[in-house]
Amino acid sequence: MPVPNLLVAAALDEIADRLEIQGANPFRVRAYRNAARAVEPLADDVKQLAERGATLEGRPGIGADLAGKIAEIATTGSCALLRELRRQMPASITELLKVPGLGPKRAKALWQALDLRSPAQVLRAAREGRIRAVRGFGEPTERRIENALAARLAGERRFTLDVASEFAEAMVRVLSAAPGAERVVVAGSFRRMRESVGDLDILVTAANGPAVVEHLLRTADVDETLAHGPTRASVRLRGGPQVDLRVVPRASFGAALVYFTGSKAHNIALRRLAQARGLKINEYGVFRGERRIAGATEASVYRAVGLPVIPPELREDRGELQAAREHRLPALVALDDLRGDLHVHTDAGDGRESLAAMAAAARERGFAYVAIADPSRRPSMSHGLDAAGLARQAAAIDDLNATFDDFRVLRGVECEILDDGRLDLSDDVLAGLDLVVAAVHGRFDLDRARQTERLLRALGHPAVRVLAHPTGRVLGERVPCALDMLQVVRKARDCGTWLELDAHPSRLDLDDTACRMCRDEGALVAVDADAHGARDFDRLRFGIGQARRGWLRREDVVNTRTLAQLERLLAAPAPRRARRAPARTA
DNA sequence: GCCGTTTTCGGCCCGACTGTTTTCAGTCG
Repeated sequence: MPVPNLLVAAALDEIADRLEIQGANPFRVRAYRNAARAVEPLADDVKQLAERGATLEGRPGIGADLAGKIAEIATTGSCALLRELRRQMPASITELLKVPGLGPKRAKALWQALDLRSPAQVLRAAREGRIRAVRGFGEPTERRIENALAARLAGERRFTLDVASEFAEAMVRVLSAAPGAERVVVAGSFRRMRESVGDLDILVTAANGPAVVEHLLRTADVDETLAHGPTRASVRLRGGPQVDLRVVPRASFGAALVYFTGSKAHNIALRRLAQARGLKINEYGVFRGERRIAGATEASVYRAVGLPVIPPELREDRGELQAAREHRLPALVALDDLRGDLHVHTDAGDGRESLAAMAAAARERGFAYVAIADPSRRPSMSHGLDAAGLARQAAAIDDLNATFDDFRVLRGVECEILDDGRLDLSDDVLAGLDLVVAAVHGRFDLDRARQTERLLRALGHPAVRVLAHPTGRVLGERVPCALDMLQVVRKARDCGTWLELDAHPSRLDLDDTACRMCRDEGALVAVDADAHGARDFDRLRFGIGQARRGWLRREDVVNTRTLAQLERLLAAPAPRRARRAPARTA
């Protein structure tokens, strides 16, 4: 995603925050938020569009006014309205909105009554007992704000999908044992397979809601109860995420699952669609007047508004409702579609297990091939392979392949891309391999132009087939490098090089937006485990989750090909390795 | 601020929980 688009979206969100504090028409506020969400995922750089004189006017939710403001922000970094709003209220006041329990009204009250302008100031005031004196606040509220802030300033936690799934599975076990619990499903962003989750939303069907809520509150893993009522509860798990529980009767399961899976934006769009048909959707069902006409299953809810079920990974209000209406929802790639993995490590490099063990693990999974891609020997990589090491490994692979008739190990390498885009192995060494994976492991700090140039050059190398984890991001640790992803994707397509979606739950790189861009531009994606041990293949489900969020179909993912198809692709001249025709989804 | 198979004006998704209030606003998901 081009960085300027993110900056424009941030400015629009800031306008919305400040208008909200000001007490502006809530629908006007929403218009700015919707515009921010519309700008974020655009493949095209809004700044470049503006400089070409192109406008976003006419896109959903963007009229003449917003299109003009977006262009102004994209080219100048700000706009007159934002400058005026900043003049009217403190710079850091929008920070207060991030404090749980503080919305626009209370943030404004604290600012005007006590001149509090930052979370740190609010925390100090709460500890001094000054907040309870403000009209609209009381001692319990003050305590809640203090606790929330103390936790937040200590470091806000999001959880990668592997960690989240451990907590999720534990909670499903706990809640399944609750009295009267029938179905227990993890919904929310976890079900949508977002790259990280901040909390777990769990739906339970049961006739007796309070009994299930009580059961959760008594669970040993619960560290703190944030809220609870007869049908819902919010708790924080010891060392883990917040859990939001919702209990509904069996007949409402489908409607509740839609509601609780979200996203919020998807739900709003869906309810608006229902409204246009004279229907009302809530978590209990679909209603025409007083009469309930659907809600037991998700399918019944979508059917009521004339749509097929939309896969959870697509429910982000990024065009899925329109696609569903026009019967062009993609048939999304599934875990079972994978036929191999193109990025596997062994103990000859930095892996933990032998070549034979990794091949056996892949075969057990039903794979037809793996490509071994241990790192090349760069200065920082003590376990890397040089030309001699690769030759020894190639011989071992040949011997192993001789024992298979239904499986093949490809001779590969994870070759380092140097600062200037050259590779750190010679062309003749690379030419002797079946498949070269190229990757960056350092100098993530290059500016956007140089980083892009570096990757474009590597992509253009005739031996390179896969660009591994293209942005180098590590969730919660390292931001993605500055990159013109659109250029990278187009270059990959033109060279017949495949872009990797590394399924490591801390990487998930490419992300969903980049996957969507690959599909739209006609570049192929390789979903790889980057396995360093046999069990690491389990993480492919997270990679497939991202791929599905990026609207990828089986044909968009190269390692869904059979061994014979893959071998043909590897042997083909560059343009043939690309997908035939780009598929525009937007 | 956007938008139109009810509308160019008057709508804009919906409900649970909390706390402060004295009948409901604010916040959240």
